[in-house]
Amino acid sequence: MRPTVHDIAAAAGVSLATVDRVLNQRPGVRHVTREKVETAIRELGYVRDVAAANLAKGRTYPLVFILPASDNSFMHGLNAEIRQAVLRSSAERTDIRTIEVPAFDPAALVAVLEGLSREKPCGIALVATDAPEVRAAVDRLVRERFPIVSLVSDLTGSLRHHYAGVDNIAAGRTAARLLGRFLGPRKGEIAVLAGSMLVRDHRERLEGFTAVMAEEFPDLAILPVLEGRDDPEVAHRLVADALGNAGIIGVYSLGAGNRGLIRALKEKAVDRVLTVIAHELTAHTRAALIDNTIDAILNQDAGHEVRSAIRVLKAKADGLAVIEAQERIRLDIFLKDNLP
Amino acid sequence: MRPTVHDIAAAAGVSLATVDRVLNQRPGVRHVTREKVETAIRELGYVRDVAAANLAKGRTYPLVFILPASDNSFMHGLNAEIRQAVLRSSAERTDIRTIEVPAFDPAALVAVLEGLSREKPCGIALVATDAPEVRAAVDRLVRERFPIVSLVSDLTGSLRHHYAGVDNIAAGRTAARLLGRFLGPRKGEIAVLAGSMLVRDHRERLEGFTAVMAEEFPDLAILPVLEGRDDPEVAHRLVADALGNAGIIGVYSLGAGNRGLIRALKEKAVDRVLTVIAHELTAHTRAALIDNTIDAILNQDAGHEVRSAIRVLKAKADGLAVIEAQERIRLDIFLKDNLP
DNA sequence: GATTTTTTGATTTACGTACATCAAAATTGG
DNA sequence: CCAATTTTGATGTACGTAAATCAAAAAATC
Repeated sequence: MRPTVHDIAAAAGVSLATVDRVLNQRPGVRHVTREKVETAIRELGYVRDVAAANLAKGRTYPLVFILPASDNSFMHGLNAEIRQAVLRSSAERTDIRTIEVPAFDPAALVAVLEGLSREKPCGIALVATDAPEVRAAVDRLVRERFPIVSLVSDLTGSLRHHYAGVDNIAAGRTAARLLGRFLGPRKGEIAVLAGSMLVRDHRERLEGFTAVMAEEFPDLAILPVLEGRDDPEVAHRLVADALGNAGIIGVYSLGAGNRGLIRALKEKAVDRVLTVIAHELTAHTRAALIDNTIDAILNQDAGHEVRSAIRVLKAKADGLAVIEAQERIRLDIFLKDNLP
Repeated sequence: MRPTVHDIAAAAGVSLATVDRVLNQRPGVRHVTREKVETAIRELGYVRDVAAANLAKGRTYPLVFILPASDNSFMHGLNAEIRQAVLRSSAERTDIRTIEVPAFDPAALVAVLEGLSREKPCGIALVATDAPEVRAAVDRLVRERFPIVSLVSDLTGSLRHHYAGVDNIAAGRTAARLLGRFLGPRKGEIAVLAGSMLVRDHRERLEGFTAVMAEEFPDLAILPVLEGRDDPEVAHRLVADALGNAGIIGVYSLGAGNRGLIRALKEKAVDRVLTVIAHELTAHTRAALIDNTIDAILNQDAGHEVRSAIRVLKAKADGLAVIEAQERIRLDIFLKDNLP
């Protein structure tokens, strides 16, 4: 049986009230007494029963999710997963609020973050726009002891406690190797479609992609990046234009807005043998994978990211450890054979 | 605020004791009264606070894991993950016991299963050997209301509540497509190394593999399956022998015992361009992936499988729903770029 | 040594549920 | 209609922790 507060009280030779004062860092305990209690806690290996404590406190976990107001399938999916989490709120004692901020707008994000220090949520998850002022705002909140996790796109160099998202450099590298291996001995040019080079996840994917291409597939030349702003219409126009180049034998779409890419491919490349790798499994990319318009899809599971972010924030709020392996968000690789 | 037992008592116009009798299916409640209470429960949307209930009951979840006594890295890994789970027992209120049974031995497995109905665990996870008598034993336990999940290898057609493992047909199909695409236009023969055709997961992988090969890569011929019994020594001998055949351009290792495969490849195929796909990420396969002996690894995350099995068994024991998407075990595809 | 201040103990209530007991009410059987 | 039985209510204790109150003891101050 695991030890209870009574056991530590007995072991430390103090009363229950004193143990409580130590555990909940209430004042009025002499230093030596506090030490005695802490020793007993360590020696008995006491860990507070979080369920019982939450019951007694009537505790809930007010969490805030900050998302960019982007109109693409991935963000819609992420939103849907958060709504699912809201449905589980009562069982999980969470109280989740989402805030939408304009995409690619550091100032707006900072403004929202500033506002949060008054509201006192017990945890914050944000899809970070990568900018110094955002980093500074996040660091400030961390210093005010708010648990913070970055979601989908990381904020390297900041003090955020955790990143719930995939390793985007690895994703880009993986895309490059898949494309290179699928193309085999063929020589030619590769078109790259991104959302924006202003967001870290896209930059990192490109970085990984170009690195492996340069190291291992010198016969494949990467064309200048097309920035589709994660918008299907823009993507369509850019890709349709680019496909005028007959030397293109492969495409890597590392952002969102794949509806436009797929349409362009179906219009302009029916007669050509193109190898295409795209990110994010959506209804559109799934259909394209099945009909062979796309050869592989790299995906991050938004549901896992949301659930992981919640678990981590709750654990941090309680000062508990997380199961690292469980919280690692994996890069999913889908061929038409292993679709869920 | 979510409703409590007091709220249903008030709403149904009965006492707390009666609500309790209904909730815990104790006798001594007239049919009409029971209906009143159940209506109130439904209308208020009451759900029992599992944390509080467990606290009151002092409940623990005695779980049994039944594993084959196989000496390969995957099973060692699975065991290690179960030990990790045991370390978390006190926090998760579980009480986990593992039982090892001889591998590929339906009778031994059945004997253990029979013994369990006396022991009354609140959940059973087993790596199933695929045989009618095992199915029958499992079905009997399910009828006795034991929650049961199959682990790693499924028991199709049985009444088990859940399967915590990958879709092995999809895994085989994926391996075939990867191999086919990596080989490109080359023609030649493919060696397949399996553990045993007596276990369902291996049969299914082979089935998926041959299906896609036949449909889509007619230039690649599959050689007769080598059965290595998941034993590195046997695998080494079989593969070394097979590589005498100069027509082999690809290898698919769908079972365990990859140490032997890798050794054979390093000895016999240094001068050849072989494309190799193997299952299960272990220290050995990881090293082989990095040094280009293996081209891709298909993996199931043993940690996820164990944690998922535990979550599902607990949920079933409490009669609660599981988050389906969370419990789906995904097929991991590792290239050297996205290793964890 | 008396007084103030700080520290500690003892005790109670609460959280939401489980479970047991005993008495009271309602229903059933004869 | 009375007795036997079943059903229901009222109440208390427990689980492990939080949080509050008030009294008692110890330490610090003068």
